[in-house]
Amino acid sequence: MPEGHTIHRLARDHVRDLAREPLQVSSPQGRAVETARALDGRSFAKIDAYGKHLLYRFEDDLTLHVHLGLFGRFRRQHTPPEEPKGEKRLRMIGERWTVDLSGAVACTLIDPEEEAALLSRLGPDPLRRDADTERFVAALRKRRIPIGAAIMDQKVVAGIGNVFRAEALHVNGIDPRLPARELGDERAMVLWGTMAKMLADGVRERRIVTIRGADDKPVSAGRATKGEGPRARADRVRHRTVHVYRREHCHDCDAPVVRSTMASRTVYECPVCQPEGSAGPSPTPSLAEGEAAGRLF
DNA sequence: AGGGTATGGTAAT
DNA sequence: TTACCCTACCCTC
Repeated sequence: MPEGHTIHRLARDHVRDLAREPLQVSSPQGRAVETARALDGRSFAKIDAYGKHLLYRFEDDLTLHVHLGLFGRFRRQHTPPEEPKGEKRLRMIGERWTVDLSGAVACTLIDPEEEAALLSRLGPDPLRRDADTERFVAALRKRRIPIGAAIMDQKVVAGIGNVFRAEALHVNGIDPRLPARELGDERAMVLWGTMAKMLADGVRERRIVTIRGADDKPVSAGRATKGEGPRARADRVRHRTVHVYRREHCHDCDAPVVRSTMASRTVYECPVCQPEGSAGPSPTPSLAEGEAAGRLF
């Protein structure tokens, strides 16, 4: 589930549902007992989201750091909650809502020093007002690694994951293997604007939707087509809101989507929309101004 | 029942 | 680059 949009959405939801009220905090599986004990009975006033990291600001200057990793997940239910099922690392019971955390990579208290170290490892987050776009452009300028690897690096831009990588590069016609430094500042600004808009849309929609007017209510899509295997059908049904990610064919031109591996993650690209060595078409002057990110949403 | 896969990241090699 | 972390889900047998 989690790329940056999921994290920022969780921050908003948890503030709405749990902030400013005493919480019963526990660790049903006993894997975060100390953390739970320290927080039990306290309340948090706000949550800061940076890239894929959540920082819950509890009373007495206690900060809870949560990182979902690949498997982490929050579930919500009405208070009083049912007995925990499956792995539940942390449970926060509020007056109206109860939230359970499972599978997270990080769920610990961090002190200011650790927080500073964490934030120093993160680049600008397009979902934050204080994001420094120039840092992103400057980071690309000096990297020879493929652009597809660069935007997955949280120090270059915080919050992008495998889906947004595929979609943001595709819509801009960029070959994932193009060296980052060869993209150029103007195209880098446009790419930033794309990522910012996709992430913001993701927060609003609560899911990744990169196709204008996309509506993934299955109509005839749920029925298997003759000669179509179950995997292909599942991909089509579940992933029709994106252009190339985990699709068999490009949404725009229907060419077969090519899969490859970069840093042990699958890269999805359309060889027609994103020709080898392509940095995309020339940016239009208005977009190249660099104000695109602020205007698009 | 068991295998494959997943929107992530770190540490070891 | 590879191993690992070790949850949930979907599929096949």
